[in-house]
Amino acid sequence: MSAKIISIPATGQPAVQPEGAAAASTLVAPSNFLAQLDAEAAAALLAIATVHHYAKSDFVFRSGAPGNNVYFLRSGKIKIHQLSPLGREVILWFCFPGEIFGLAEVAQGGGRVVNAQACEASEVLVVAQEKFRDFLEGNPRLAMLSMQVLSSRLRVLGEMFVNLVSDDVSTRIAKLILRLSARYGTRVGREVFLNIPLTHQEIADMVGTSRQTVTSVLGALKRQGVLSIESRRIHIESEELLNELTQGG
Amino acid sequence: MSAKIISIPATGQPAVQPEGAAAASTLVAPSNFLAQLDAEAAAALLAIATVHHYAKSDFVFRSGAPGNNVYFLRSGKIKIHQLSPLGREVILWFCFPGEIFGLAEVAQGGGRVVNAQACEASEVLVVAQEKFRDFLEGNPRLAMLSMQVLSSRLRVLGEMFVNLVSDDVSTRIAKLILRLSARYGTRVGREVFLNIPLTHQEIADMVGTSRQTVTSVLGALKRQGVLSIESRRIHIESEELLNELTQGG
DNA sequence: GGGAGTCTGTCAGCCAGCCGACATGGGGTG
DNA sequence: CACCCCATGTCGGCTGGCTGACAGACTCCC
Repeated sequence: MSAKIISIPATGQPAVQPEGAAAASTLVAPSNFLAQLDAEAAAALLAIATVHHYAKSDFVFRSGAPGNNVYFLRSGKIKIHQLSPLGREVILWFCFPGEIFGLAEVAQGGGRVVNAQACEASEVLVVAQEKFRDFLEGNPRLAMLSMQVLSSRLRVLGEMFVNLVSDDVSTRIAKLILRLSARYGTRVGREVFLNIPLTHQEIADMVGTSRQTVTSVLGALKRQGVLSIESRRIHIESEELLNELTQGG
Repeated sequence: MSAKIISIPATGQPAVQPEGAAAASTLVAPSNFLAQLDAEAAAALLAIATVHHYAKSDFVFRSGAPGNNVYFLRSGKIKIHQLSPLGREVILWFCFPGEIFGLAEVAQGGGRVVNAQACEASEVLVVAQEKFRDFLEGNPRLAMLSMQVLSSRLRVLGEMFVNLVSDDVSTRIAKLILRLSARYGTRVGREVFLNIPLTHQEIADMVGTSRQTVTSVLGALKRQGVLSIESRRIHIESEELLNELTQGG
């Protein structure tokens, strides 16, 4: 867009991003389910789980399947997506190690509505619905944790929805990158490395746009020195600039 | 939990809508929280609640507020919405009698991100966060129910998101009407009455369009004999036709 | 019952972003 | 090492739907 080059604070790093920072702290917390378990609970969970391995692009479950299990990702990366009637793949979120997935449909009944597909070789704990339910009844604290997970996801999805309605494509892409980096990025000084290989098509599918538009928006961001991309991994060079693009519209 | 009101008509209605019907049955189930309580639990809940009344367009809570309470709607209608940076109001859902709201932010901590505003005079049960938490710990079955509510909402929101990404405006509007009528409509023969007054602006805010576009799409639907509108209440005359518009594009 | 404010309906102009098409790059595999 | 396939980059034409503007209709409240 018409490049908004607003002033960047000269002083070191005066915490310019109240919103981003707040979002990060609240959103990161409950995402890692496994990490919140004490040794005893972890052992109990392991006792009722079986371990499965999936190769790249295997499906853990598909839309329409009955949905009798809850899953915990030990390693790898799982893509949760839905296929629109027109064949468009819409990515709702990525699941990273420690996170639980497949929870919503189990709690709610009625079969899967989304697909869970491994993006790379992944190791998964599988727990039968009823066993998980019993497990939670014996661990009210973990029931609360599960609710937190669901709530957190609800919040993120709500945010995505609002973005989609009210922002133009470049803003949506900027916000997506910020959201991902808040949750999964590695901060090195003032820069952030996002160690998740993403194709333009995948970004388009998360943000609701076409592949070509993503290409051109990312091109513009590179030219402005906001970020660079190496072997599909985004490297944010100026989070401040990116943040500004998010706001100014 | 599926033994609901599924058994619709007597004869006519050759179950043309496998998808729609399935969606309805799964989505309606857990929405009415209060109705799922037995007498004892209801009494226990009442004991820890206080009753508040809100006039039309009062806010029950606003985005940014701390979020220390959970709410149950006894009568009236509450609009849950979020204000986009550009001042656009995005409606996430409407809360109807019996439903719980304000749950996600409490479970998750970190303050409200949405606004809850009364659409008409409403009576609300207010329960403090900690009390509700204790209540759930003593009632694991209700903790499960809360998870179901969250899951259901997650599912609906995901569906809305996918629609938004992949459908054009008229399809989105058609789906919105079907979704609302599956949940809140009254079926009379082959027709459905949706007893919720909605302005074009509100529909636009739910579906992510402009008011004018809603006007023209609804106009087209009326002309096609799909529906009629009387004092802001939608009356579906041919659900089949509406369903078709949903699919073909 | 009347006035004010809100909601509906309609139209013209404009533009962001979609689509199709094609050229290039690059990395994994036989 | 060469091939092939998938991903990236770029372009021009086309259009759905947004914007703004205004005229009637409704409804709610005083």
